Amino acid sequence: MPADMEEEGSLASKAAGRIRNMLIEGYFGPGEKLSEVQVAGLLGISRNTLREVFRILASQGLLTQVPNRGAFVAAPDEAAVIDIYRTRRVIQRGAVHAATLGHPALARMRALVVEAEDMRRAGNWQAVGTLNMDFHRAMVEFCDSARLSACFDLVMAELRLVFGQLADTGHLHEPYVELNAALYKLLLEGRTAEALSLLDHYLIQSERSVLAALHRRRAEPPVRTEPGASRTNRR
Amino acid sequence: MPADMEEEGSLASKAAGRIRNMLIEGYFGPGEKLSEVQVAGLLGISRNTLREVFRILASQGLLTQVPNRGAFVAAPDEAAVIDIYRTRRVIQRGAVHAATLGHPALARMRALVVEAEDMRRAGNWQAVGTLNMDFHRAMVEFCDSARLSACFDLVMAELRLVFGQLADTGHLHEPYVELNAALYKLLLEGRTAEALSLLDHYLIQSERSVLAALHRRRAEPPVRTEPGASRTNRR
DNA sequence: TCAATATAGATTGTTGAACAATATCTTTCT
DNA sequence: AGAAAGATATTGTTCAACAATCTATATTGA
Repeated sequence: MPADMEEEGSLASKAAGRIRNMLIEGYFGPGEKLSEVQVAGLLGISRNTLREVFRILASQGLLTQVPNRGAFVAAPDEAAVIDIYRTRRVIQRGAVHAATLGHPALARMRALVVEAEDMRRAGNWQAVGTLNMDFHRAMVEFCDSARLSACFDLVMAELRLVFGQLADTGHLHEPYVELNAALYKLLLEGRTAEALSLLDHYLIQSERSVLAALHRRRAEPPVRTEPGASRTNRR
Repeated sequence: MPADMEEEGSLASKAAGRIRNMLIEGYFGPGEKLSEVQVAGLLGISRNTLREVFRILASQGLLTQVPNRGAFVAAPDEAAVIDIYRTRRVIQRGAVHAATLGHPALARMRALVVEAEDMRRAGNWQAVGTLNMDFHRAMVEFCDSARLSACFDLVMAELRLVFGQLADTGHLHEPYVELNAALYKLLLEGRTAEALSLLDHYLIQSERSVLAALHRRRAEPPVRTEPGASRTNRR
């Protein structure tokens, strides 16, 4: 559990990274408004610099900017999740089709499967979730396209945002360790059709559980203005 | 040919739109450095606001930001074009698979085909190019995913950037009017397999011609520093 | 002459303060 | 209570300044 954090790049880049982590970890509530002065103070950067950061995060879909109203934490709803999984289906089916035996992504996937199994044994669900994401990210690399991978990363970041906003981020990924292992094996053996079928199975099941968890969340938050919550205090 | 330009949103958004157009129209050279003070003066906005704009355009892939060196016009090379077409293949194949008869995208495609034929007759290649893009963009809407469409838009914007940087932006799209028409007809008739095959044909041919044109460009520019050209003067 | 180095100049990175425009909250009036 | 009016806070944008970094020029040494 190294908290790493490599010091590099402009202050804005670093700040963007920090906020991104906070978002993913659910530090802010879904739809919460991010006040410029508050967050600037929190990160110890100027308001101008923070605005650049907001622009970055907004174009990554993690923040929603409303003119004259400010920046709000993205609050993916049911429709968003469905949209995300539609995107995943297209991209990952493409990945399965592009899969070849010699591709380095295969080795990566294998390593990730093994590690995920370890983490599951250790009960480290946090890590299992991350490894699951990495597994699928590695899979997309079969396509050998930086842009497609970037697009996938974007969508997955949004999905992580959803996870961060859920209460029981725990064993949400647990069932997929085996599925991933099976998927890997099928790809290794070049059984494309079966891999496709299993992928579909995975996506459907995963989508369902996320939607269900989302519904469970919907019940909690009591008051909220419109695109975002108003609750100001937080520390 | 209305030059439209709707006045809306923040100054930064408008400015981003303006620069984006300039980039696509080839106003700036590939790899050219965009000086903050210069461009800020050109657009009549402050340097701080411009920085936000740069961050937006950079995350859209139209600009490349190098720390402490500034922002440069993206200069997609051969590898980038190949990457772009790989992305297109995955997404657009997905679109063909998702195509259904009742989908509104079909009507859009039909309208665009007709209009493109008109423009071709009129010799308006500029419009033919735009309509060709729109046709394929409409096609992606079969997937019914805003995120996937956004991803596609990003890639297509980069492709337009390449076109803008080419000398003979003319009849580059001319051959595809008929291809698109045929593709539309196949989709209309629900002949998925054939549509897929034709799509592949289109993508291969288009990719080839773009790469060829890129090579032709490569011959011209004489000097250049590293990630971008250095030629400062421009008006 | 050529290359390494020092020096001066320009550009980016970042900040703080200021003000207009807009939104949000509070009070008042009917 | 609901609407209108005013007060307050927040965003949008600019400006001026300065540190950090890069770039080009001049200088020096072999």
